[in-house]
Amino acid sequence: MDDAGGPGWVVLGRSRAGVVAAMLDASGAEVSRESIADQGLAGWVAHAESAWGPRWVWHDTPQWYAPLLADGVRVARCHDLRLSHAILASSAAVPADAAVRGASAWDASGGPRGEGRAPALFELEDVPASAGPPANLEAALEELQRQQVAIAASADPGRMRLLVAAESAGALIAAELHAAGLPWDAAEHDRILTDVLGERPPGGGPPAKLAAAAARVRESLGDPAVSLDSQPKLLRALHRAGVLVESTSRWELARHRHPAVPPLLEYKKLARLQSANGWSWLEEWVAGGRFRPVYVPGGVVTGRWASSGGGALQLPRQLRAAVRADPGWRLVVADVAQLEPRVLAAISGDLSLAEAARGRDLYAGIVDGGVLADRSEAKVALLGAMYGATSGDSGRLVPRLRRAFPRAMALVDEAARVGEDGGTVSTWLGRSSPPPTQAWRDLQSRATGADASDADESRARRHARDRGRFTRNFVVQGTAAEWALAWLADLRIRLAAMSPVDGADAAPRSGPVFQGRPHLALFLHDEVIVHTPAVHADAAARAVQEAADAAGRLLFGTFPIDFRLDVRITDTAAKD
DNA sequence: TACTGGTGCGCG
DNA sequence: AAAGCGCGCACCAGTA
Repeated sequence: MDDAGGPGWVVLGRSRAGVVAAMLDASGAEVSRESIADQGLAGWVAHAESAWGPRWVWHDTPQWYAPLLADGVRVARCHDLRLSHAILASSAAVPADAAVRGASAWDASGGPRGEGRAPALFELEDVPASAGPPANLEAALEELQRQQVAIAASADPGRMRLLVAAESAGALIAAELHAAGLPWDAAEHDRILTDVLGERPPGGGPPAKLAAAAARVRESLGDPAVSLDSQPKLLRALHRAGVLVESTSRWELARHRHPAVPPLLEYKKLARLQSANGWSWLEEWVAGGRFRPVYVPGGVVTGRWASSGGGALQLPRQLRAAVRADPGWRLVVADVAQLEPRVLAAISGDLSLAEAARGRDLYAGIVDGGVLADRSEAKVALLGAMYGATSGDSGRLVPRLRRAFPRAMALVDEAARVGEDGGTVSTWLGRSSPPPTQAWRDLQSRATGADASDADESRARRHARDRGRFTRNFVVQGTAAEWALAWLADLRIRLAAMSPVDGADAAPRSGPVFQGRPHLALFLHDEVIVHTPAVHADAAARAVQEAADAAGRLLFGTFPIDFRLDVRITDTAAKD
C-alpha cells in the first residue's frame, strides 16, 4: 500500500462484537469503516501502521495500547481523547462557548488512570459511565469533532495542537515505559537492604539494625515498650523524657541534644527505607528483572505526570544502585540542569536570565553576573522566586533577583497576582490552572463584606496568598512539563530509529517491542534513563541532548535559551 | 471492616 | 518546623 493513499487518522471504538475502525482523511471526513475481531486487532493495527502510519484516535491510551504492546505492536502517533478533553475543556485559550467545554461523559471521572486498569475494555460488559470516558466509536468521532473545532477556535491553534499532540505522545510513552520497565537488580537491592537494615531474623520480625536502633531509643527514653511508629505515643514519650518538641519530625528533633535523638533519627531513616522500599516492595514491584511502575500522564494539575503504585517518582537515591543495565547493555542517565529557571527565562523573554544560563550552570551564571555571592544563594533565591518565598534566606534574596531579572520576575509576580484575585493562569502552550473552589470564593467574599471580622480578613488574605503561590508556580512547572513532553517525544522517535541488535544481547526481558532496541526506561520530571544495547550507547546519549535542543526550538523558536543536560553512560543509575 | 484525616518523609 | 511549589505512600488514630 502506498503512503499517500492512506487515511491520516484512524479512530478506534468498541462495539459488541469487537472493534470498529473509522478511517478519516486529512480534513477529518470519514472515508471508510471496518469491523475487526478482537483477536485480529493487533495484526490490523500493525499493518495499518506500516502502510499508512496514521494518527490513532482512541478514548484512553492505556486501554488500547497496553494490549497492543503486549502483542509486539508499536504505534508512532496517537490522539488521546480523554487527556485532550481534560486540557481543552478547562483551557482559557478555548472559547467559553465551545462544545468541548460543556458537561459530558468525557469530564474527569473514575479517578486516576493507568495501564494497570486495562481489563474493562476487552470485557463484553458496558463500562458504567462513571468509570471513565466512553469507548464506543460514535462517541469518539463526536468528541474528536468537538476537540478539533475547539483547537481551531482557540487563541493559538498551533500551540494547542502541539500541546494535545505532546500530551498524547506522553500517553504512548507512559504505556511503553510500563511495558519495558526499568532494569532492576533485585540481588543488589537485597544487598543494600541487608547492609543498611541488617540481617532479617529467620523467624520474622524487624531486621537487626532496625531492631537495635529501636532498642537504643527505648532505652534512652526509659520506656521499654513505647511504639516508635505512632506519632502521638512517641511524642508523649519524648515529652516524658524531657524532649519538648512540638512534632516528631526529623527537622525539629535534630535541634535537641537528648541521647534518644540520634538513635531515633537513625530508626526513622531505617524504618522509612523498610516500609517504602523494603523487601515487601521488592517482592511486589520487581519481577523478571524489571520495575514496572504505573505512570499517570497529566496526573498533576500542572500537567506533570503522577504515578500510581510503586512510588515510581520517588525512587530514593539510596536504591539507585539497584537500577542496573542488562548484560551487554548500558544506561544513559540524563537530567536537565535547572529546567524550571530556563523555562522561566524563555516564557518571560528575559534575555539576562537566558544569558546567565547559556552554556553553563545557571546558578553559576547568576554569580558570574554579580547578582548574588555564591551558587547556593543563587539557587535558594531562584527557587524562592518561583515558589513565592516571602521570608527566610530565600525571601531575603528575592529582591536582588527582581533587580537583575525584571522580566522573569514580573512574569511570576503577575501570575501570583492573578491567582490571588481568583483568576486563571496558563502555561506557554495553553494548559490552564483550575478555577478557585467555591469555598475559596466564599472566604474572599465574606472578607470583603461589611460585617467581616479581622479574623475573616486575615484568613482570606492567607488563602489568597496560598493560591497566588500556586498560580505563580503553575506557569513555570506546567511549561517545564510541556518542554519535558516534547523532549521525551522527540527522543522516543530518535531511539526507535536505531537498528535493533539480535542474538544473546537482545534483552528479551524488555518485552516483544523493545527486544534488542534502545528504549526509555524511566522518566522523572526532568530526568530520563535510556536502556540501550552497548553499541548504541553513544548514539543514545547524543540523541538525548539533540532531543532537548529540538524541544527547546519546538516550544520557544529562536529565543536564545539552551537546555543543558548532565548525561552519563553507565551500568547503574547510582548517583556519584 | 472500611473509610478519612493527620503526620512524616521520599522525590522533582 | 518550615520558610516556598507539586506529588505518592505508609502508618496510625478516630470514626462509621
